[in-house]
Amino acid sequence: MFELKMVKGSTLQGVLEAILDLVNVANVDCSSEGFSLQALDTEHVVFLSLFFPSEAFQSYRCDEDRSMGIAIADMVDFLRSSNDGDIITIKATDQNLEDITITLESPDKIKTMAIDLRLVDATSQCLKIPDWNDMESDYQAIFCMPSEEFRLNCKSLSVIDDDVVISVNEEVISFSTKGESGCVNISHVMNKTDKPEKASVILTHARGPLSLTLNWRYMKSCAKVSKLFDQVKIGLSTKRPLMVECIIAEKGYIRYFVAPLKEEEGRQRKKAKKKRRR
Amino acid sequence: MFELKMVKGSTLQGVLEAILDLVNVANVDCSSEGFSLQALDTEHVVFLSLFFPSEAFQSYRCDEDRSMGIAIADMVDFLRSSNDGDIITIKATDQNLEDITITLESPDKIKTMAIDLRLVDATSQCLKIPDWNDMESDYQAIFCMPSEEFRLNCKSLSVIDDDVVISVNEEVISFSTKGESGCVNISHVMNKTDKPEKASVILTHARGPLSLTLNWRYMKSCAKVSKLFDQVKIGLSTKRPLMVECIIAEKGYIRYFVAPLKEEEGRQRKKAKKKRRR
DNA sequence: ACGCTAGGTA
DNA sequence: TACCTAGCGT
Repeated sequence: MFELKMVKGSTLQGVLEAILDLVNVANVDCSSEGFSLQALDTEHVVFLSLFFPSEAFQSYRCDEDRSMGIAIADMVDFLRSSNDGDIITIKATDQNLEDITITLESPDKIKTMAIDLRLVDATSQCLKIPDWNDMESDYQAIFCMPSEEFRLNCKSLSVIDDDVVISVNEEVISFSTKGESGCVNISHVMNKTDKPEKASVILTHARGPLSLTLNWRYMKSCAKVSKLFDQVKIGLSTKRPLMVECIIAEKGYIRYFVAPLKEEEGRQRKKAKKKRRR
Repeated sequence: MFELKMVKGSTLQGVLEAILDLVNVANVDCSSEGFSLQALDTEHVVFLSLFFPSEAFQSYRCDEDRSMGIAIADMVDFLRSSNDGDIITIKATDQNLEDITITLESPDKIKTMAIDLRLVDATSQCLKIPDWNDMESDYQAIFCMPSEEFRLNCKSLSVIDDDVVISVNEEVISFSTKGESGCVNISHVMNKTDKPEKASVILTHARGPLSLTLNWRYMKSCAKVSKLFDQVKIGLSTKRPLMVECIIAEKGYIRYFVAPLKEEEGRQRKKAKKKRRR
């Protein structure tokens, strides 16, 4: 048996909302430690992996490990109909392996809404699970920044709305984009002092300068998630996808792994985007 | 001669917009008391009946009773072109029994738009006019709820998007639906105290438990109409169609009578819907 | 019939 | 400000 309770508007709900931009179904693994989810966006550019430790919930119980494919979009649709103060329960029984039940209960117990959500096959989502501990050493640069700062960057970059280049060297991290209507460049001087300022970007480690290009649209979801947290941690590597991480309740995390653009893809996408652009 | 005036965005306009989902032409009866309309949806599942008392309009005059078949869809199309503050006049003369004239007049009198709308034969719409006063005693349960609550229910149920079962007993009213991707159940504990809470469902009267199944899509129009009012009143009966009512300006009303699904119909409709779903 | 654009609601 | 729904055009 598996059961977790949380209140309306909890971090999990917020995170699920935010990943909707990329993902419709995801594979969820529950263990006594907590709740983890892996998903690949529909275009296979972003892999996202998140772990909510049991402490992140109001109550949490998982008798034995289980793996479930969940139609996140439907789940979020339903969660959206919760009201302030509602207790949200997600439950899976051992008798019924076909569904999970989500219950929204008003504080005064007067109104109850429940959905039995049919599980789906999402095994394709877990082909390769990157283990951050193994990968970390491949990252040439890792830095943290206030998530507010990150979001503002994303917003400014969206004025141009094209592929974004992230470059980093020992002193400066910069985000830039070029498009038909102009170009934007945002640079942060790294703060490497012992007493970092509140709003500064902290370089955790760097080995040589590097720069990566990625499609801006995949950052939108990260930016949305980051709103729920104080800091984001960004890892850059020439061998690995860009990593964006937010820390959840000490032990938990949500990590986006965004494949850098290959040159050809860059051009293709630009074309496609022109059309999309009103 | 018949003539009524109202301002753009009046309740009548809102109601006409909302019933468009179900009805293209309707039969309108005008008397000195007010303006009433009967219509049957194209699939003959919903009968709707509304009465706007003369006080509901900015001005109202009806010298003798008359009955007119109106192409509501065309009428609404034209009304949509009205601007803020416009005065809308609907007029029928004794000389011309073929048309009604609708005039939109800007507040500054600078612009006037008028349409002569050809009347149509809508006598088939009035085959049987249920009189609520005669029917009310057949209803085993009647309850009121805030229309906002009603709309939220409709929305949550739409996650599954299939036929809806409404069940009621002395304590609880529940809405539920089952579909391929799961099922949803919403329960409200009735409030029968003298001091009802703002958001609560009030049971007016109940005789024994009962439950009805109906096609969700017919509720959409009710939900849309209900937005114009604070409360909806719902009547359930095993002998009669489900009734949904909103009260207009004290003496007026709009009532939906929705035939419950027969078993076969339920199955037919489900098939049709499967296709529609992505 | 599908995709896109606009408006309303959360 | 963003999401979802509804209407219009291709």
